[in-house]
Formats: sequence, structure tokens, C-alpha cells
Amino acid sequence: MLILFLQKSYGFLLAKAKEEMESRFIEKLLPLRLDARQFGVLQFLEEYPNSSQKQVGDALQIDRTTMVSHIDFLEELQYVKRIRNPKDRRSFVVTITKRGQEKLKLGRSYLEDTEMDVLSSLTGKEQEEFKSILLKVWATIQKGEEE
Amino acid sequence: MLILFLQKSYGFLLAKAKEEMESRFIEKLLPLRLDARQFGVLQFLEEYPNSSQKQVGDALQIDRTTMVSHIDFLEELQYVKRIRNPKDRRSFVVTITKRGQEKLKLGRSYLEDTEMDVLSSLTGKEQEEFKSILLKVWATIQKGEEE
DNA sequence: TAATTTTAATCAGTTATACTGACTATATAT
DNA sequence: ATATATAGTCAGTATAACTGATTAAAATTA
Repeated sequence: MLILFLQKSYGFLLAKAKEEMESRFIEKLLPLRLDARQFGVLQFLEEYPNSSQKQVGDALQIDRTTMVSHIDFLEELQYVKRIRNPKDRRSFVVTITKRGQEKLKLGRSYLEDTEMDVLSSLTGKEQEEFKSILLKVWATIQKGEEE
Repeated sequence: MLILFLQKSYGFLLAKAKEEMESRFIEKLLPLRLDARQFGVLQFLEEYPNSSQKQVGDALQIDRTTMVSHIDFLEELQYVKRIRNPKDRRSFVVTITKRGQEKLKLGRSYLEDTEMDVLSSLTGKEQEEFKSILLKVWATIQKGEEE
């Protein structure tokens, strides 16, 4: 198939790379019964332990009602626990369990495997450049969101 | 907010860049009454005129029943026309109309504007590298799909 | 201190989107 | 001539996130 306008656009190429990365990752996550979003929630909770549902949602841009379902789900799998925050009894302190940490560790290795598969055609130097470019773009996006 | 594991992952950064690109593009497309997917269909039809719904769907990975809705929608806006293919009366030849071409042209300029906005923090050289890296990744993905 | 407003989480119901599977009409293969 | 495969359609389903109302608790204000 000839090169299309679409295939010369950053937007299209980004979307394709993202889809490929995500679909491969989701497939690897399947046995852990997690999707990419839920993996993200777990990872956030490990790095920012005892966050509230609101804090997780704000950081990962997940709607409050959607957060309820995610935490319900993760709690059912015993990957996290809700504990009432004694300092603010409206909110929960959400903690990742031992089991959750184990799954998360596996998930991280799956993510790294996926990334290396999808980026296998790039040289080490290109991979570095790619990361640094993506970080620059991310910084722009972050700046835009502050306003 | 400190850098998270997530923010060091290609998958996460790709997803964020893609989301930002897409949401800004969708917003710009709003007055044309198109979303990114429908824009893609129009662009494909301009480059591969007289494709069938199946051919568009195969190229852009859109399900056959979803293609029906997209073409219904585009036809209602008079951006495309369905004409029975006399050589195979099961299928349609889908053609982009004059009006569709005008909207498409506008859409392309919006896409280029969006891309330049999102990638504004990159130098010209970095933008080139980014494109060439994304094309390499795309080639890998394509190869994987052939099998 | 009492009354008011704001906030975190929840829940029922809605919306958007794409999908499954059955069906029609036509074409291809046996 | 019969059987099988294909393009497109449609009704109904699944999924996922969202809207708006509600509860309980906290913060603000009077």
C-alpha cells in the first residue's frame, strides 16, 4: 500500500504506535486480569501510597465515578484496599496490597518487554532520542494543562 | 508532581502525546462536523477514489458495520456518495464529493496546525527525527500485520 | 456556635461507540 | 446446478465512561 497523507502525519503515526503498544500490553496483562488503565492506577498507588480516589483520578485523568469502578474492581481482586482516612472521613486511603505489588511488578516487566518489541527496529540511540522527544512533548502538554 | 515510572515509559508518553494531538484535532474539526476517524475515511477516499466500504475498512481497520454508520453519516452531510459498483453489485463505489474535498482540505490544514502546536517545543531537527522514528515503528507494525 | 457551602465518594440512569450474529443480494467455486 | 463466500445492512448487545442526584463529612461564614 502506497504512502498516504495519513501515513505522513504525526497524529496518525502516533495513534498507530500507541494502539500497537497498548494492544500488545493489554494482551500480556490479560492473565493478571488488569487493563492498561488499572495497571496505571496500581503503579500510581505504589509511588504515591495512601492516595485518595480523587488524587489518583486527578493525576491520571480518570473521572470520579470511573475511579469508583476501578477501585471496586481492584479491591475485588485484592490488589488494593480501601481504608477510611481518619483525618478526613469523606475520603479513603487506597493502599496497594502485597498481592497487588506482585502483579504490578509483573506488569512492569510486561510493559518493558512490550516496549522493546515495538521499538525493536530502532537503534539504541534512536530509542534514546525518541524518549527525549516524547518527554519534551509531554512537558509542553503539562504546561498547557496548568493554565 | 515528581516523575513516575509511568512517565518514563514509552507507552504512557505515546498515549499522552496521541491523546493531546487527537483531542486538539477533534476540537478543530468540530465545525466540519467530522471526527478524526471520519476525516481519515475522507482522506483515504481522496487518495484511493472509488474504494468499496470493505477496502476502506480494511485499510483503516474499521469494522464493516461501523463503516456503514460512517458512510451513512458522511453521505448525509453530502461529503461522499454511494454508487453501486456495476462490476460487482454487492459492493458500492464510494466517492468523495466536491463538498467533501473542500472539508477535507480544511481538515488537513487543521491537522498540520495541530501537529505544529503540539510539537512546538521541538527543534526542526527533532521534528524530523521524530517523524523518521515513527515511520520506522510504523514499518515494524505493518510487517507484523502481514503475517 | 449554627447555618451554609464545598468536597469525596457512591449510585442509578444515560450516552456514545463499536461489536455480534442473522439476513439479503450477488458473485465465485465445485 | 448447487454450494460456498463476500459486501453490505440491521437489530440487538456489550462496554465504558459520563451526568446528575445523593450522602456524609469537612470547611467556611455569619
